[in-house]
Amino acid sequence: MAADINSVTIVGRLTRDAELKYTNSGSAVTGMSIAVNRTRKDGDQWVEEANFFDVSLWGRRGESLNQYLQKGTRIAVTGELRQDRWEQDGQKRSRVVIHANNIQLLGGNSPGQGTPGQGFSGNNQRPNQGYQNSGNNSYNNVSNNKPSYENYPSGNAGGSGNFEDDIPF
Amino acid sequence: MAADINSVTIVGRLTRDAELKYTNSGSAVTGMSIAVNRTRKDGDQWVEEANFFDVSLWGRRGESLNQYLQKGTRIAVTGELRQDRWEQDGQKRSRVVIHANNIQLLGGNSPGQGTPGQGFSGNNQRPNQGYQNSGNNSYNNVSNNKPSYENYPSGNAGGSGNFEDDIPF
Amino acid sequence: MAADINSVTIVGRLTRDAELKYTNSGSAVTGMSIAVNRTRKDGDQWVEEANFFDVSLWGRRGESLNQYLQKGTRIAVTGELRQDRWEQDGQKRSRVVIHANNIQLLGGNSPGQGTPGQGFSGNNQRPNQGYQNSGNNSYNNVSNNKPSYENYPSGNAGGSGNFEDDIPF
Amino acid sequence: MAADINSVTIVGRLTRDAELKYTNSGSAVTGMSIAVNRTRKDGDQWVEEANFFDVSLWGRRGESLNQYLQKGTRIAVTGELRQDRWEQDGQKRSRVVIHANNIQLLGGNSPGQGTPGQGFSGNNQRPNQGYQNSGNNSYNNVSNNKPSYENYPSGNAGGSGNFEDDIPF
DNA sequence: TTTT
DNA sequence: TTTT
Repeated sequence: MAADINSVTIVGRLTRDAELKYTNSGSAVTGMSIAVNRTRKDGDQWVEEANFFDVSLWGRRGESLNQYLQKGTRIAVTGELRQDRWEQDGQKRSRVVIHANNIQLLGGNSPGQGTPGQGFSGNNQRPNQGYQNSGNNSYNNVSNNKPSYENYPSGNAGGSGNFEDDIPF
Repeated sequence: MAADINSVTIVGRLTRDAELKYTNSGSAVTGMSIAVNRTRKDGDQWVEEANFFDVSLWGRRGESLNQYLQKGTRIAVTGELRQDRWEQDGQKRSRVVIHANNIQLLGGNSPGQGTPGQGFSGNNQRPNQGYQNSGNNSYNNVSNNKPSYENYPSGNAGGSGNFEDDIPF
Repeated sequence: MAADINSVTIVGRLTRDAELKYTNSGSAVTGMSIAVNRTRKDGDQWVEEANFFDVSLWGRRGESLNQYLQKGTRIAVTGELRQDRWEQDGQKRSRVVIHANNIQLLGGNSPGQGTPGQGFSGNNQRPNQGYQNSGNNSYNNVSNNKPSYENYPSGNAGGSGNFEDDIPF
Repeated sequence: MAADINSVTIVGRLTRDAELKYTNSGSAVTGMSIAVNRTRKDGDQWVEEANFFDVSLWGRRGESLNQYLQKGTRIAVTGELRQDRWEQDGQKRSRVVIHANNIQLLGGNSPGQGTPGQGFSGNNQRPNQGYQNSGNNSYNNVSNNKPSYENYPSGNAGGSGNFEDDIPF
């Protein structure tokens, strides 16, 4: 019956550059992998343990943030837990993904503490080879090629944008 | 560097009875599977979609709540995201688990809205056959047999309890 | 420097019926007061302590839910913390409010566990006298009278609705 | 009936240095004020708006973190909402406080991104005049003077510490 | 593998 | 000012 409460907030660092892709229907989806540290007692000593989670951010906000979402960047994420389901070799598979509603840049390699858009001109020179595509990518029909907008009448994929996606970072 | 913020809160219903087990070191761990519904637009119609997550609750609180955590019970869970890692046939595997700090009973098949311990005398007559043990159980060294406490000098597994676990429900 | 992460999730019961009002600009705002219980040790005994918070839900979702949001209803709320600021007798005053993004009905006096719209025909017979208007109401220009929509060209107040507000409950 | 779910997570910057005090019973309580920014559309322009909240952190963790919790420091806080109640001139008053379970240092003026305890030797030279004491301080029986521990047999105030408070930052 |  |  109806929508259940589902809320997640984590802080962590990206384990690699974010990947911006587009579904067949033209939606932008930015995929990330985040390392969230926790400390636990091992005997009488504190040890650090990393947990790795997948994050996806849909829509224009990911298009804007993508250039800052580089390996090592510290971010805070709020969103909800989702289960991604797909078939592989006739086998049903699933993974838990954090579906982000909002991402905040917190520094690290990112401009979170400086002035965004300043002094980062070199960031995207480094080609994004897309080698992260290997592995358990579960998005259907996702490509790295930005669609020409003419093909998407509704224009929501990368067009003039709606309220949420225009939030400055 | 140190512990990152990691906070999850969800509401949902148990897809089966909770399973209370004990690790070799005598810690109680209560495992659950929860269905969290969301609604999404499919064309111009609202459809409901269930997402399934694993929840684990450690310590005495699980021992107390276990009897109410039955299939269909609606609960609210707060905790943190964890990554469970283990090896299977020489393969590294992992799954995301919600490590619960607190669970609130919200009704459904549970006594959440009545008086706990009242009118539920028949609940545990039904033998817990433990058939849910099959499948991807990733706890190491976990058994269904409650250890005799004499074997566990520290006595934390089921003993007189510490602060957190004595919270009434 | 941009938007900070700000996320709240609570469960509690309404201390009185929700109040649906409209700002001068025609926005619907549903005000609630929620009691959130916690348990604490007093000596060797558990005692229950209630904490009271203000919740506001903007837009059409409040218009839909209003009829179910009655005194005693248990709800779960996700949203963000906000500071409401106003002047009273030349004095600056403020209060913390939970700005709800989503509210889930969880039962109690509400139809949360039944089928909404069924068997609750008598609920709204009881006139809503609006006596709760006294006290520290801090919304500016808020009235209990639903505006005639002709006056509000943008039509967002109660018109055809946008995505978020159409979510079923 | 029992404890309700109550969970808050925010990111923001301290508006002044944290204040570490001790209750009559010897408990350490660290008080903070945090500015949480949000962005909103004003016409067609994004404007930034700060919201200010009170945070309190009890126990040894506050004693450890206090030296880093300076004006301007960016932190992430998880905890629960609480209502602080007291009497002033025979008037009942209350305020909402975030009761922190955990605080993460995120940089800014703090050593959150460097090595704590390194290169910050000058930080506490600046005397903490305690002028922030004016205003709506609602803790009862709180003083700035660290008690001599001999007076507190249980030794929890600043003694050998329990599990939670020893977490490194 | 699934709840209402 | 308060809910169960």
